[in-house]
Amino acid sequence: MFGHNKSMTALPTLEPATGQDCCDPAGQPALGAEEAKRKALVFKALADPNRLRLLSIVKAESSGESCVCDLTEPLGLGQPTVSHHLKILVDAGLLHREKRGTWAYYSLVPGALDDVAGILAAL
Amino acid sequence: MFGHNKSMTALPTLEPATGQDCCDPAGQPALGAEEAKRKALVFKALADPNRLRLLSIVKAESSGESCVCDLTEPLGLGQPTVSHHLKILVDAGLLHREKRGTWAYYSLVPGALDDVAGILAAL
DNA sequence: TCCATACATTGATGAATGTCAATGTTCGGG
DNA sequence: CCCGAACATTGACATTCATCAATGTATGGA
Repeated sequence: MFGHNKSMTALPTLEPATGQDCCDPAGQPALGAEEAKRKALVFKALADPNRLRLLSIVKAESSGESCVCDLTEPLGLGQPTVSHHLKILVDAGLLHREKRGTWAYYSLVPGALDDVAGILAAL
Repeated sequence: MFGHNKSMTALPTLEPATGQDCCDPAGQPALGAEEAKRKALVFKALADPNRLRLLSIVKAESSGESCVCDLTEPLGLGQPTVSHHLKILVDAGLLHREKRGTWAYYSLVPGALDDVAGILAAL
């Protein structure tokens, strides 16, 4: 089906980042390289036990949000490590960060996990 | 070094571990450590662009299955690398491998991606 | 103004991961 | 019985990652 696909050159760091980058809109001829790399970022964020637990804890909180000080103890990790994991989850679009006073409150981005499920369904 | 759990022997058999680690029966008290590690294995398998493309190609194939020789070219990877990725996807329970003659045919495990979506919904 | 709190950032280090070249294994054909 | 094709496995290497200790930053109170 695929005629030729050889020269996977180096990184074209210039990326439009607006709209799709690879697939012709006809059918779904499998993921393109750039598209796959982008979608893999979300799964990379989910591919760590402690980050899964962070999402789970934040989701289970009745207030819908948690601060870092409430997250270090249940994970048994240091505060810098928890901040690092939280940043990865925020960058992946899964968590939202809001600073109030000296505290930073993290909450689930509404629909973000559903979007990930949508990626799986549209593979 | 902290007390890190070393007894990692099981593949992602999506089965409620009989250990004491999981959930206390109160309600939704967040993921336990062992449970999170097990679920993270599936996302680790998905956390690579080339593996996402492999799943996508296999799924898009009209016959429902692909052999390795048809997968190396569209990815621009060597045959050992593709075999390595396929093994990870099989071990994660996402792909099924069937050997016929000298060829190895890979196909999506029915419902496997839906199960991953279920993990997300049940976080 | 000064200090303690809550969190982020940096630097370092050991472990895990992705890739390829080389080699091993299994199968079918002559 | 040997040879080539298809695939898996091994070993090596560079990159990425998870973690912690130390330090930086901002906020609020005394």
